[in-house]
Amino acid sequence: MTSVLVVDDEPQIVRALRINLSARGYDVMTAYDGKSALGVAVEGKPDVVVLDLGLPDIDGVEVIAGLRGWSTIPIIVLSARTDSSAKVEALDAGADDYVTKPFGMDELLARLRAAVRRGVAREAGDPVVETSSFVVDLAAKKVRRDGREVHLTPTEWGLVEVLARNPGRLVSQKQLLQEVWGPMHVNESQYLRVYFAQLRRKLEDDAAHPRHLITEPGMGYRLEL
Amino acid sequence: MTSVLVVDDEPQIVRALRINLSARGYDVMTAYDGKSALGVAVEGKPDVVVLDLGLPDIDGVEVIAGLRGWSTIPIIVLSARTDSSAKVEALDAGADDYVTKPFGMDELLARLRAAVRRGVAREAGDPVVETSSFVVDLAAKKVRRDGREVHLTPTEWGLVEVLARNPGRLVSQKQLLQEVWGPMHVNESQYLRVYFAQLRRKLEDDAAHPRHLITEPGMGYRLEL
DNA sequence: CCCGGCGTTTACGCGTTCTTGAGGCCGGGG
DNA sequence: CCCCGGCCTCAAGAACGCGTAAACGCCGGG
Repeated sequence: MTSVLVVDDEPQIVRALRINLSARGYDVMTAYDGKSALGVAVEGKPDVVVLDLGLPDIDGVEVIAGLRGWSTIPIIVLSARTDSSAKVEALDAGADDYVTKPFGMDELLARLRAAVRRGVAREAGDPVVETSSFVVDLAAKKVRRDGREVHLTPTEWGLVEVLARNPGRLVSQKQLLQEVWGPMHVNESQYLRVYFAQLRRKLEDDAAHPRHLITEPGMGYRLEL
Repeated sequence: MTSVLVVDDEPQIVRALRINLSARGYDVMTAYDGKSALGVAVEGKPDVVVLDLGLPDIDGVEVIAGLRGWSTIPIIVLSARTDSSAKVEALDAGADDYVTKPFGMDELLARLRAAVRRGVAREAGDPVVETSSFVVDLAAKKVRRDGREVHLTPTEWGLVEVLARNPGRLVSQKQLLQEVWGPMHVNESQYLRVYFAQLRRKLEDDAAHPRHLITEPGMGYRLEL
């Protein structure tokens, strides 16, 4: 069954969508603000997200960015703003479609079908990267090795996540430091050595001769599959 | 370059789109009716199609069906009809987006970017430069020879990268030194000799008679494909 | 309050890479 | 013919970057 995550702070909108979508055989999840939306998305892995931009806590564009960090789930934006700058902003942030309120239910459903169709055409599979030694589940933020879950600290996970989003590709030290520690620490390459040593102990079969967490001296690191 | 097929029977719309798209670096193809649109699409394999529904010969929905018969190219529909039944029909026929005329150019361009983004995400291949002896993967920063990966030092990679970004073209010594060693060393042409010798040992079949890393005496070097 | 997990920081040994200089080769011009 | 500039090769010391271990301070939970 196709699952839809509806994110809106107006209860009547959520209710209307829930009724219509359920009636058509969709599995409906809901959230009323950006934070919980991101949480629900991670938990429930919806096939498509309907997102209102006017949320109480986070800016809608942030929510889009948060989702796009780990998934390519189609996102249909709902908004009362009709000006093109809002549309451009949302679409360029990674949204797939933009519908202005008030909207026709028929049209929204058609756009939903179009989005889902594309989504399955892309032929999903969860965002999972696997090597011969361990498996990285980007959505669940978990790493498994021999079926057993390996506990990673937040910093360790940050590194693995960046690498797993660029499987096989070289990631520069600067990029790793920037994305994990922030722009203030792009020169603390020592952090990388310390943390890669830890990660290798946790994830590699032979930490002294890593096969997947590869150092490219002077350039960066690479997750070899 | 991204290519766009614009299909519309109103010349002024086609002209306006051609101007705007060309200015933004798109490669623009055009057609004024459904039949030729299908022909051009088969010939030119555009990355995205902008399709007006009110064509003189075939119904727009037929055109969508004709395209969907053999491809999943993103289709953005343009139409003066604002009623939801038209939108539903087009979207269910396989269109990816539906924009009503008159439309804002900014918005159309944003929707175009969104459509193209999805399209390329589906296929995605790294930019690769290959010679008969070795393959340079710019994104992954890898060089392979006979399928086996060749390890390059940062300086060696810097040289290969500059050359690979200018395949077949002559790159002056000054430019190489500038990009790899920085503006302070533009006269150290000895560096180039040392490093090209190393690169030839690593990449050429016969380092003494290079076929790809070519010296142009007094001028610079060239990556011969 | 104590303890453990986590992030940060310092120190040191080691292998690799960069730089530098010397010498030989080759072709064009005097 | 010889000279000379540009190029290739080789080798050795210096400089650099990496891995590892260990210690410190912070914080939250038991």
